[in-house]
Amino acid sequence: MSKFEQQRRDKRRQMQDLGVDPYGGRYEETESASSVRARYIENQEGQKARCAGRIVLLRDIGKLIFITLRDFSGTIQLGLSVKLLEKQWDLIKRLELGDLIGAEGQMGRTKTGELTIWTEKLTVLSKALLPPPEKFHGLADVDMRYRQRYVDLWANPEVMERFLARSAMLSSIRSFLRNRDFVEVETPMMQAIAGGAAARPFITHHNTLDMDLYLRIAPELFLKRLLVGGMEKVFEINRNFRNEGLSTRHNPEFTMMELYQAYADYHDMMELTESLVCHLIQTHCQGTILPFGSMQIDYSRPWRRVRYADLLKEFAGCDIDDLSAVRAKARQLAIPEADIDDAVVINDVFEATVEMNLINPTFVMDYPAALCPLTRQSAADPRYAERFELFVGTMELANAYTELNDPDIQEANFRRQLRGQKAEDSMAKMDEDFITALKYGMPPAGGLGIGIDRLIMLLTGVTSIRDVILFPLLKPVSSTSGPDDLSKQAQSDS
RNA sequence: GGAGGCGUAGCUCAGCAGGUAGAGCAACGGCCUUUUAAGCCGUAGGUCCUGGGUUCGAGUCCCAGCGCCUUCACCA
Repeated sequence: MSKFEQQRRDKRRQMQDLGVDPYGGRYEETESASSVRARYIENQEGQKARCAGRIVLLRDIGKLIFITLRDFSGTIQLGLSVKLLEKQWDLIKRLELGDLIGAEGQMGRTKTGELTIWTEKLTVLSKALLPPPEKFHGLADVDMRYRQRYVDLWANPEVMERFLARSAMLSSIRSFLRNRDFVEVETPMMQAIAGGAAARPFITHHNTLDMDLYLRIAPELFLKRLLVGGMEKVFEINRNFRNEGLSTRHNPEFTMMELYQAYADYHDMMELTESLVCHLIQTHCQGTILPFGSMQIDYSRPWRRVRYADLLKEFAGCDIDDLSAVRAKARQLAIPEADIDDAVVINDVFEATVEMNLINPTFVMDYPAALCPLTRQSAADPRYAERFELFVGTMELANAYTELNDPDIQEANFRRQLRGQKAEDSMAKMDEDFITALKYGMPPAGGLGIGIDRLIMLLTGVTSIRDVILFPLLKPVSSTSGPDDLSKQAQSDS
């Protein structure tokens, strides 16, 4: 135990010796700091206030102590004087940074104009045994900020603000969709077949059934079953899990919003996406040009809509139908192309040349059909699929299709994708029951997926996904506290 | 997995041509009834990430490992 903790434990002992419970109890009828500030009427005597929060600054001037109290809403200053608190003074002298307290008294201003609660009664609500981070710089160590987010949140107010913004944005997404008559549902996260996307899944095990299960990589196939079942507008906002590398744009578990709208197509999904994101910006952001890293992203409508093939022409300089030109470009970029499928080579070239240039919101339309096993082919030109991806700030933010609802084509696509691939790496999984569902008839539909974490990054202007996920995945500091040891413990217990 | 960077007091950070380990905040003792990162005087505080090596001597140089960051690879 650190000497700091020991000192604080001593202080707690001293509080208890004074007959004070260092962990308080119910402390209701309080008011938020911001509310106190808002309702204060200048120069009017007799206004009372009662607040609770954490001591984030403490200035002891002898017989007078100023405390800056932080609660969920902001901060408020307490003035503690011997004159008003003589009976509690021994206790008050033992207050420290980080302690949670409640205070009530008359409101007033100090000489310097700071609104202050001249405290008449003080209640200790929780004694902090560990010292807070440095008061001016806050908690700066990136590793500790993620590992001890509970400290980061109150030591760095902008972190709290960002996560509150995330929460508010999520609420807005839900109300936006509810206003368009979408129904929110929850589908399985533990699946026997991890389908609906191309990604390596996490594997887990059910003991009683003695079967392996996958954590889902996408909810797509279940949401489409709901279309078969008669839900015409459904959405789900929940976690997907992908067993892949970590980066500033990838966390192994991430939040995806997927929605499906019967009788619609990918053009409707474009309209919906643009409306939704612009609604969020209007509601939660300042202006329509938002900073993202070194970029300034202009969200003014309408957003650019451009065909995949046209972008390939624009940035790679080759015609999508001129495969020898595309392959030459690939070689020039040191992208492997020998014995690799045409569509894959085209897409590798696309990713290497186009995506980095897509800063302002851009709908990339009409992907090569071979890349899109779950998408309906274009009636006009079956080499292309009615699919778009939305890029913003060079990131893929959304992905949408006109959904494929022909069970025979769907089954053929699955089989083609499965051929020659390891099961866990395949682009598509054979899900017999999903095919069965389609045979009962799925309405034509538009489907859309939006990466919520990335959306929040863009709207809050942070370039690392870890800054919009409360508890991002990190390696454990000590190997003695991982799940391995817990399971060993459990085994030795039984 | 590759490359680069970082890891020093509770926190934020200095320290490098290898030569007794530093500051601010926090803490501890003292003074102070209007402070705003309060101020003043004093005190204490270290596995310099871990383990090896080179050296008379390593926070500093070398090797290995651990963790984090960035980037590349992987990745609809």
